[in-house]
Amino acid sequence: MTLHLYDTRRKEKVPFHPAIPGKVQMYVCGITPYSPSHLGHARCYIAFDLLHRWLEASGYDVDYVQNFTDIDDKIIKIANEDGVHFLEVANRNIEDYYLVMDALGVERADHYPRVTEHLEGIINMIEMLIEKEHAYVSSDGVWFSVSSAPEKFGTLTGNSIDAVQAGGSGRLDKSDKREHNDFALWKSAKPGEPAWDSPWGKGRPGWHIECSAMSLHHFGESFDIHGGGFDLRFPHHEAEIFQSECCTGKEPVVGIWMHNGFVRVDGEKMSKSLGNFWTVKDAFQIYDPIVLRYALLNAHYRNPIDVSEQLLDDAKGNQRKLSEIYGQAIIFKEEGEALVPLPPLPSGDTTSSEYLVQRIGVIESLAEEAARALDDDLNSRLALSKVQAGAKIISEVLNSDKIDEGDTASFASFSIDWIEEIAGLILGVLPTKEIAKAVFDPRLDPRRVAIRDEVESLLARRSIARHAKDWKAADEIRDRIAEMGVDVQDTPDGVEWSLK
RNA sequence: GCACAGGUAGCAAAGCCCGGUUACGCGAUGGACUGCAAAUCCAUUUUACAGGGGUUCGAAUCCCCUCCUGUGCUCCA
Repeated sequence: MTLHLYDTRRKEKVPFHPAIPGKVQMYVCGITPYSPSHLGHARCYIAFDLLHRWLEASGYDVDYVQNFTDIDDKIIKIANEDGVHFLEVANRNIEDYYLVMDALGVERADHYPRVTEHLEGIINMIEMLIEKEHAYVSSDGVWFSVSSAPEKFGTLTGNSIDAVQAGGSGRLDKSDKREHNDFALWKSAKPGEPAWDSPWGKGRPGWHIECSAMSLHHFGESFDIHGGGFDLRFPHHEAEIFQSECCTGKEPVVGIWMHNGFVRVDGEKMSKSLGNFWTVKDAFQIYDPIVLRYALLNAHYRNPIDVSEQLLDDAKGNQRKLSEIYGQAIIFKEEGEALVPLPPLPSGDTTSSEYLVQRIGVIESLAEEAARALDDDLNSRLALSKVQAGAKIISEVLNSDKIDEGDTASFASFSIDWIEEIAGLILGVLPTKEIAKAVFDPRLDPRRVAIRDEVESLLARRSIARHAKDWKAADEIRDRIAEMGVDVQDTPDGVEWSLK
C-alpha cells in the first residue's frame, strides 16, 4: 500500500506522489515566538514529526522546513513591556521551543528560516505582486487585493467572499485597504516599532507573506506538503495560496495541505482566557515528555484531542508497559537464562522452535499492520495498538515455559529490533535502554540506590511487625516508606519495592 | 448567519474514503495470589455506532433530512 494523506483542499485522502520521485519537500508553519510553547504546539509538531519520521522510514529523502515568525505585534508588545529588544523575546521563546520539542522526541527540521532573515525575498515577492497588479500600495502599507484573484478564495475552507465579508462587518479596522478581505503584505512602521527599509518606506512584513517567501526560497514555485494547525487554514494558508500562486503563476503551489486537529481541555479549546492553558513545561511537571508524546499520538492527528487526566494516565500505563517489555528483552538478551531460569518443557507440548516460529510470524504481521495503519493517513492510534499487541506477545514468549533456554537470547534480540524499529525509530515512544531496564527491574534504577539502605531497614522492621501480626505497625511503616515515593509489594517471592 | 469538523459501548478512541470478521486501552465484576492492599495473571463486561428516512441480500460505513457539540470568519499550531 502506498502512503495516503488527507488533503484539506480536496477533502479526501489522496495517494502521496512527490513531484520529484524519492524526495519530499515539506513545509510546516512554525511558531510565532512570543510566549513559551504550549500543548497545542506539542500536538502539531509531534504530528508532523511522525510524518517526517514515517516518510524517512519509507525511504524518502525529506527536506523539512519550518519557519519562525520572529517579528509580529505580540512580540513587539512584550518586548516593550519588558524593555528589551524584540529579538530577545523571540530568541528566548525559540530556545524554549527547541528545548521542549527535543524532550518530546521531535526531530529537528532541516531548516528553520526566520522572517527577519528573509526580508529581501519578502520584498521581492511583494514587488512582483504589485507589478502583476495583485497588490497595491496605500498610505499604511501594501495590501493584497483579493478581488484580483477571486477564484482562489475559499480554496481550503469553502468560505465565500461575501460570507466572510458579512461575518467580518462591524470589525473593520481603520486601515487604508480597499476591501475588507484584503490582507497586509507590508505594514508601514508606527513610531517606535522595529522597521526595515523597503520601496514603500520603513515597515515590516505582514503576517502571511513570510511563509510564501520562505517556501519559494527553499523549494521554488511548488512543493509537496504544507502543514499546520487547523486554525491556520483561514486566513493564513489561503493567503499563502493567493500570494504564491499569483506571484509565480504556478498552481497549485502545494501538493497536499495537511492540518492537525486542536487540543482541547475539558471539552473546550485550550486558551489563555479560559484559564485552561498548559505550556509544555507545565505538563512536564506532571508527566514525562515521552508519556506526553504517547498520549498525543494516541489519537488521530486530524481529530480534536481532549487532554484529560485519563488520557495522560492511560498513556503513562501503556508507555510503561511497553518500556518494561523492552527492558525485559534487553536484560534477557544480555544475561540470557541466567537471570530467570526457565522451567523444563512440559511433555507433549509444542517444541520450542515451532512455537517460536509461529509467534514470530504473528509479531511480524503486526508490524505490517502498523505500517499499513501509518500509510493510511498516519493512523498513529491504530499503529500504537499494533505495537502494544506485539509487545504483549513478546512478553508472553519471554515469560513462556515453551521456549528452550538457548532460544531466549535470540528471541530477545529479535524482539529488541522489532520494538526499536517501530516504537523507537518511527513512533518515538521508547525510552533509553538504561531506563527501560530499570522499568523492568527496579533494582537497576540508579535513583533507587540512593535510598536503598533506609528503605531496606524500614522493610526489615516491617517484616518483624508482620511476623508478630502487628498489622497496624506494619501499615504505618509502609505509609512511611510510601512518603519517600516508594511502592511496597508483597509478592509470593517476598517483599519488593519500587519507585512510584 | 455562512463555512469546516465531530457525535461509536460506563469512559476514552480506531473503524467510515474501499458496505458483510475481533478494534485497542481504561474502568467495572468474578477468580488466582494476599493479614489487608498493590502489582500481576485468568475470565466476564458478544443488540456500541446522535435521531429519522432511503438504497442494498446485507449499513457505524453509501444517499437525503433533522438535532446536538466544537471550531473558523479577528492574533492563534
